Amino acid sequence: MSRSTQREDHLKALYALGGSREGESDWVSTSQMASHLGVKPPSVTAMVQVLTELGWAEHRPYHGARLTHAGKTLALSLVRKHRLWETFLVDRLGFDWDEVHDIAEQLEHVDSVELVERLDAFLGYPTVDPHGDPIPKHDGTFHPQHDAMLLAQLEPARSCTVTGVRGGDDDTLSALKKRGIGLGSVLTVEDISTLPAAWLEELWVRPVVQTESQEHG
Amino acid sequence: MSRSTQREDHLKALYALGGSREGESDWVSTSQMASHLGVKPPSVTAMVQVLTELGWAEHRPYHGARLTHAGKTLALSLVRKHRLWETFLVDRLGFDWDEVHDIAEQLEHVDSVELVERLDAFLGYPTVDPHGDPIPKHDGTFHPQHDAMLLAQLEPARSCTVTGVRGGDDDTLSALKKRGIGLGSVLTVEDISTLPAAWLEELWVRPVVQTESQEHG
DNA sequence: TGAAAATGTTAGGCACGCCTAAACATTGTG
DNA sequence: CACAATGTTTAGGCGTGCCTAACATTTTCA
Repeated sequence: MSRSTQREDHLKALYALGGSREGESDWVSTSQMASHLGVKPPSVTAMVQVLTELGWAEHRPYHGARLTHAGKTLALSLVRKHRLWETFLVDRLGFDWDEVHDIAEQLEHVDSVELVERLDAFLGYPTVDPHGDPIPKHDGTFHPQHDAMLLAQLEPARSCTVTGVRGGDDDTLSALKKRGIGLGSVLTVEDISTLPAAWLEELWVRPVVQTESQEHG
Repeated sequence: MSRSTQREDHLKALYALGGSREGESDWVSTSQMASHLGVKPPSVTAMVQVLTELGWAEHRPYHGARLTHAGKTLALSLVRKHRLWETFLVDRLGFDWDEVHDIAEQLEHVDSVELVERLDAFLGYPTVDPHGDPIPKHDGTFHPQHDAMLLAQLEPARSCTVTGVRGGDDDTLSALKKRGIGLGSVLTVEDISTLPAAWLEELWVRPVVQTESQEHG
């Protein structure tokens, strides 16, 4: 990997584990990052110190690390690349949504600003990736996501449409695929009652508007 | 870069400098490879020894290295990836042909057989890349290139169509672009007489068939 | 509150790929 | 046929990113 690939991966971990909210990022422990990245804690400590020197993170020993504003901006551009590539792989190359994460992981480290912008245009400036996650724009802002709601928060006895998957790990995704559940799938009340409980906290949904007329229109 | 990116680069250098012909590859000196790759000869010696252990090259100390059959097959798959990505960048993303080499260089190291095959299908199974170079097929064979002829070999007072560029380095390509010369450009006898002499050995061409009727049809 | 448990950091070592300098082969020439 | 010129390999060192083991801090709970 290029010299900076590891830095980028640590930056992304920092973002994924503590930086999703608006404003300041949360403190993330090195062992959390380590298990997320598949390395040991001392390796993370070392890399976090590098990120700190670069001005991308701050580190409070024994307490954790968090992104600076600059770091967050950089992390967002990585997320943007990742999600654009995933969109390309699924929409244009016909991959299933549980096959693309590892490939996008590699593609996102390709270094060319021009490439990302052209890819974005080629894909028609998509606002969400194949998992329903929003794609940050060039300036780091998101297209606002309306009615984001977890299945667990849905009022009982209500059907819904799947709009996204939270964790997005390949195991969950391929399990979903096996049951025929994808983006846009409609889940009836019965469907929902048969789902593994763990998925209630994994699926983003939008309630189906129930009007009699719709059944005939 | 991933652990194997350097190996792949050395393999490609070995192919580029000595392995283009049918059958056995030529012996290539380590210093040739070093200057091609932008590293020093001792680094190449070390890597060549690794390639030898992997069964991809053979090394005769003080004489040079050459690809084994297995090495050549691998090198061809790298060339295939490189040229497919270049085709994607130019044909789909609208890059100019002198901008794509460095990006393709990075993309070609992405590790996924499925990705290459799907990309190939997506592009419509192209047989030549944007520089006119043939794209090896999955099995390592080339689509036969008919009427490959350098401009220098063209009979005098004959117009021709540009079908490819030999070296393909970005400097030459952008100089060609500046003069409005690209794949499919028609060069008249006058055009040819004004070209830098160096280009006579750089441009692949096909003679234009001269019939009176064509001017009116 | 104050030890034990859990968690985080520092120390020291390894693999890889690169470098420079020095030793070594090969080739060409007197 | 020896020796200089050229090219190649070996020796030894550096930076990066990873590891394990030892040490430091924080947290837990008796």
